[in-house]
Amino acid sequence: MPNATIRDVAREASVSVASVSRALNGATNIRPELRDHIRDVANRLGYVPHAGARNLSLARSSTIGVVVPDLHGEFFSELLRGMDRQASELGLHLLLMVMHGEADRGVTALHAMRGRVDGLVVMAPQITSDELFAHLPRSMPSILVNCAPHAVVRPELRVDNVAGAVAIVEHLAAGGCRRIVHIAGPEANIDAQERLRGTQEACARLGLALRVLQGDFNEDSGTTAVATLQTEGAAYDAIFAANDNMAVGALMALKRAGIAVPEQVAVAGFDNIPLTRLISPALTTASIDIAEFGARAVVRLAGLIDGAADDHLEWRAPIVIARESTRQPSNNTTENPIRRGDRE
Amino acid sequence: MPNATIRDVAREASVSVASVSRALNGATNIRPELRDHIRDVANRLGYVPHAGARNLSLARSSTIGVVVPDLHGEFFSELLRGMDRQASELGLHLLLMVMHGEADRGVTALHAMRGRVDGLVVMAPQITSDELFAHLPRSMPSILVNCAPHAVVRPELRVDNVAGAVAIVEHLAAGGCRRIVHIAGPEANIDAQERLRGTQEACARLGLALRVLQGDFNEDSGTTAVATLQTEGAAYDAIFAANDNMAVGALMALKRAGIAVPEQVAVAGFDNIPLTRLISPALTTASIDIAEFGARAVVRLAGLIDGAADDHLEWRAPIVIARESTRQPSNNTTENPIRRGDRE
DNA sequence: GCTCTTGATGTAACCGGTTACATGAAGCAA
DNA sequence: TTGCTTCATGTAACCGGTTACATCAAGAGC
Repeated sequence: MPNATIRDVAREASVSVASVSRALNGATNIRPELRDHIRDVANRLGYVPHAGARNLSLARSSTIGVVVPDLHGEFFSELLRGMDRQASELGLHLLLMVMHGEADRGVTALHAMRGRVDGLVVMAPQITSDELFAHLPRSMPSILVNCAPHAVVRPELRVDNVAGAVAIVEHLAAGGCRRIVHIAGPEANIDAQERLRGTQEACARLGLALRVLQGDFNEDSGTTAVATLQTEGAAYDAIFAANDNMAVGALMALKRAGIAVPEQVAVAGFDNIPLTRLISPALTTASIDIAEFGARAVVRLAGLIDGAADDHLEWRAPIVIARESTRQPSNNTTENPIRRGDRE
Repeated sequence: MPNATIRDVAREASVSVASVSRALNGATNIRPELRDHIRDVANRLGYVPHAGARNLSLARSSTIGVVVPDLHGEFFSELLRGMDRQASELGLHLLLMVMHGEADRGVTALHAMRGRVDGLVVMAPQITSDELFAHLPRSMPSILVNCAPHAVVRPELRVDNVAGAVAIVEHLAAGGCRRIVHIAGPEANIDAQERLRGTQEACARLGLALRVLQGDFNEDSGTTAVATLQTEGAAYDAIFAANDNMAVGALMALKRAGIAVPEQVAVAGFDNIPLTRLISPALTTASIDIAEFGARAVVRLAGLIDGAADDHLEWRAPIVIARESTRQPSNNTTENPIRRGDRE
């Protein structure tokens, strides 16, 4: 037996569909006793409105699409968590869409969102903005999160990786480090590029020696980097890995090599994955509040859907989360997050 | 300017809406040149079909709802990852819904899924099955994942904690352990109860001495348990904690007490949290393939949606992931996952 | 030439809601 | 009583697709 429709309820209650709709949606222009009667009938029939039909006639789905490149790891679960919390507060649902590498298939999949969601949070660092814009329906409100850089001004949210890297280097320098090794992330990755750039800028400005080793964001490349340094007999007093995974790999390798952290070599990562708190020594890292970041994206998107004028690029600067793996400076730098304003 | 509709395309191409629909959906009963012409016009107008309208007339949304109690931690991101992979393979979208503690609000939120999704994967260990069934529309295909136990037979998927605990105990026994200490999880927790039961069964069957200490799934309770054993001067050669957190606590406490792991005492946990690989000695643990678990739920749900008869409870038995914290038996038990058939 | 079949195309109903507008009854003033 | 307003309720159009069925032209068979 299929689900009851509004017409079934109307017939059963001997009223029109309009009255049923009014009764169930709390309209005021209906006689209270009729309203109650209709509600009783609806309950008795186990009537549950068909959201799809409702969305069609209201031209509003109360759903927002979340486009992410991946779901691996805690970053995305935190991001989703923040988005979900905010969305449910605003009465919105979340339609999840993972856009894997293949740009063509993924980009056309954006089309499938039309008529399914009211707007999109798009996190697509792996495709060029041209491809992205070409396939984002212009009438679809959307906010870009950590996407590839582009010329057009659009509603956008971005982690300020440069500022984060600068903050980490400053923290290392404040702890007395002078010869920094940076384990970079994949060359094609925007985040990795920006973190490298921030490191370079800060080292240059502070007069620190900098050595860059190539990594790939995986734990192994941190281990490999330390092995390289060991065989070379290189002199350094700090390792700043472009993400926590690599930092953990480096940390483990240093431990095995009998090098004291942070006494001989300080280690810092980036992202603040939960693991960083648990290992010993606990890892110093930099991070934004990921859940808040996600929530913010949802808030701005909700504004866009409601027609708000919002066309600006907003940066979130990470703060340094100082832990055991680095020497603490006398003045604690963790307290005042550096917030950059909009750049340009 | 709003998006073009199928009627706009029809007018512009001087054909009927039926022809447009046929052209764009690859029907065969249309003249190829007309089909191409319509496609050209559609492209020129930037026509993207309205999925909501399509769903309404097809009575099918190609979307499945995923109900989870939380999004914290790696378990859920892995689960989602597996579901997403499978769903996108089957051409399905994922609508995410987090059902927080408050049963009433969450349970009625299930109603909002009607007409929005074709079926549900429900993971709701925190609410009783009565509440759950009362609010699951009967016509809504759904598969329960690790839900509270209940009498009715339903499509269901469950981690076989009993089998996992048995496997761990067998692994410990194979490594020569004879006096097992089990640190149990919270008494009210289903998983904890089942793991305890498996431990008891296996120890009885294998003739091993078993001592059970109460824990609470937190790291501290592992530490406390070891402290208790120390002050008692108890004799034991293995600790099996009902989850990894407690195992890690126990491991650290043993280390501090100067007890060699695994030589004097073997340690095993449950869940395979990422940390277990990274600590030293790496922790032996038991776990299912979470992503595969999620994917399986989606496959079965897709079957249900297509009308397949599927009313059975399926168990996934964890496999032992043998690492440094236990003595390895001569024949490796990690290779053959023990798969239990349906119980009862 | 006429009928029958075949296949492309158009018309309009339908999916299940919402809501502008029509209707009609009740209340009130003159 | 008549006319006007107010307000609850009903009717039917609409959202944007799909598709059963009607229609019609072309080709086949006689």
